[in-house]
Amino acid sequence: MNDELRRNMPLFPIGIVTKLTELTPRQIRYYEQQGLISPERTKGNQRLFSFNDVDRLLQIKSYLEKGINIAGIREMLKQSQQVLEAKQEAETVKKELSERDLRRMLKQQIIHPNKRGQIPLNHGELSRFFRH
DNA sequence: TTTCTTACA
DNA sequence: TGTAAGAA
Repeated sequence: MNDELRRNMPLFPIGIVTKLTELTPRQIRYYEQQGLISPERTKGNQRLFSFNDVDRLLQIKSYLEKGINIAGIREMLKQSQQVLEAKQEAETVKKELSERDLRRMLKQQIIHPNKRGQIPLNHGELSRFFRH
């Protein structure tokens, strides 16, 4: 969960990226202009690319070699991004459901505490709550 | 030295 | 997309 943060860290100047991807600076700048990548900038206005940027450039390169145009690639990236957003949304929903279950169980404890003051949960409820 | 922007015999 | 020029 911390990996994404690292993968998005602005790390390499364009010179390194040209060696990593075998793309020319001209091509890389053009792809940025076309909205395919959005590298950060230093205070001196120099581009800094992240691991994700490099990966994306490699994807762009392979798509181009397969004959897909810029517009097509823009759509591909757009869709793959939507897939990621959908997955994140699914995770969010799961967590919200878990919290709702927790509130329900705590409410049960308050309304129907047992003699020993233990949380009235059985094994099934616990495993269901802590799953994931 | 490297990178940036802009322009095009 | 390549390349040149001038600035940072």
